[in-house]
Amino acid sequence: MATGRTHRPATRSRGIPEATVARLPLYLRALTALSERSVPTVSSEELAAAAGVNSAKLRKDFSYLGSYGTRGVGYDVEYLVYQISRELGLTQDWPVVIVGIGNLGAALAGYGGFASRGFRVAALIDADPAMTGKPVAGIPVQHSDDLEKIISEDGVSIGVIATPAGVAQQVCDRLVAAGVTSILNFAPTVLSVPDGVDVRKVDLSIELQILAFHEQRKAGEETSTEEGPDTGAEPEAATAVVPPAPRGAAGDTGHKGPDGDVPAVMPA
Amino acid sequence: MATGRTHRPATRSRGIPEATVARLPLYLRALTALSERSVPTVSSEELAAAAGVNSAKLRKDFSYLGSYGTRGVGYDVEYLVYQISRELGLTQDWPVVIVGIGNLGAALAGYGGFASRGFRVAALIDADPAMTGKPVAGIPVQHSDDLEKIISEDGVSIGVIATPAGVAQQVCDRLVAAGVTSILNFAPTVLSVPDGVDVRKVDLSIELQILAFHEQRKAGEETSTEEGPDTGAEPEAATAVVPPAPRGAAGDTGHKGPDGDVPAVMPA
DNA sequence: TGTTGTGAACCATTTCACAGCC
DNA sequence: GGCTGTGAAATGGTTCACAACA
Repeated sequence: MATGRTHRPATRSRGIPEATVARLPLYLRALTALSERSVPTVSSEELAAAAGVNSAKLRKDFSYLGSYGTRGVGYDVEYLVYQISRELGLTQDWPVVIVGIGNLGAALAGYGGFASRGFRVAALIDADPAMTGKPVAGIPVQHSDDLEKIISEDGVSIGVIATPAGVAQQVCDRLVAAGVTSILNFAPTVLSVPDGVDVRKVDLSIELQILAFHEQRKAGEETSTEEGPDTGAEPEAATAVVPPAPRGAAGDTGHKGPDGDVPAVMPA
Repeated sequence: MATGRTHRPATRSRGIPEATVARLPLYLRALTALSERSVPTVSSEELAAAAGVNSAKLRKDFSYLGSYGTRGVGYDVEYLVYQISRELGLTQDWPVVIVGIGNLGAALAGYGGFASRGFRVAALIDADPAMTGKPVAGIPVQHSDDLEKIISEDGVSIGVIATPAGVAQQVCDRLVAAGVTSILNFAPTVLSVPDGVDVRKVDLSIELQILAFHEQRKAGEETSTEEGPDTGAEPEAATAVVPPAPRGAAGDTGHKGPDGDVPAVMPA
């Protein structure tokens, strides 16, 4: 084992587990709701219910942040909101750019949940000249020629890609070259980025496929292995057989964007 | 909690791990791309690279499905496409309804990745009478009064919720009552559903918050605990102190939908 | 008394490393 | 020789259960 390569050093110093980080926004949302109702304190049990997790997990999660509760009482809502916000880095302003202003990009531009959490849409970028200057969600679309300038001038470090899959990698490369170090990718494609750049991926059709898997299981629940019982099919059969019908060989995948009709962003 | 509750019985019979199920769509996409390029076989190494995972994981994943490869050669692309599609339940038609046709709902309605994988948008539903009959992505919007009828007539078992958070639970209840057993939720709220109903959640702002967390870590990388070193703040300080500035107490959370301006779906 | 914070046990997932087979 | 399939080890995450404490 070459040992040296530690994909990421587990978030330096007092490292918070990835799974915990992923739940902090959930807690934050529940806490903000309590805060608006002027609830002063909350127990791990109540807060866990509101966030949809179990209370032992919540307490363990909070224990990574510090000892912010009071035994016998619970947690101070306002104080926790602040601590979690700070831990997530939401006490500062994060300018983001959205590239690819099709249906999805437009929906993202107008999404209220961004602004309210310290994310500021610094620019909307699209390759279609016809879009340039047109306001979407109150923000004028800029042409992708100016991508580099926009990023460096505004100090943008987070980029959202909502282009068709075919151009997503090129857009990604340009974003990274211009200084972006975190990318939220809606295009159904695997992006490769240099070390030190984070990519998170949201794929709408993957979620549906996972649901379909479970749905199928439910359907076959009573009737046991109702229809496809070729479980232990012999290995030789497997290699020799030609699939009955590859199903939708002329499908999409890899060529269509996340949006059917979104205009493409052309690389420089 | 009366002990007995086994959230879900780990997918009956020869159970495929959840983590594996979540990756099958990834493999499927990569394989479909290869299939379109008429590549006949692929090694675990190549396919893993295309899907963005490591090859040991991929082989382990496939081993849960069966022995579909050939040692010394690799996997037959067409055959694997078929097997994974079947496992995911994509060889059958899944009618879905989308409730809440704001920006996001419209984007989802037009999303190419659904139709190409066996998902058929059976209906678009919105509570705004002004929307009724208006075609979105070629499909006329129907009024939410007819929700129950649409679901039962079309045999819909998968519902997508893209309404504001405030009405998501009510919409969810109606969907479930009408027979939907899988829900993809875009509203930033925790849905409660009876046993036997699956919910998956996509939250756009959560992903950004996770990125912000890592981004913040990067920024403070050189300068050690640059700015917020109150790690071991005394417990008494914690309970006594009032947070310096709760930041955005007048924010959103819980009241705004996933779309800034999406019309609300009113429950019947 | 009621609730947090946390070791310890448990479980799921990933990775290693190599036998088995083409 | 090359690549799959898989036990076994390692890692990471969750849950239990209870001591500490306001």
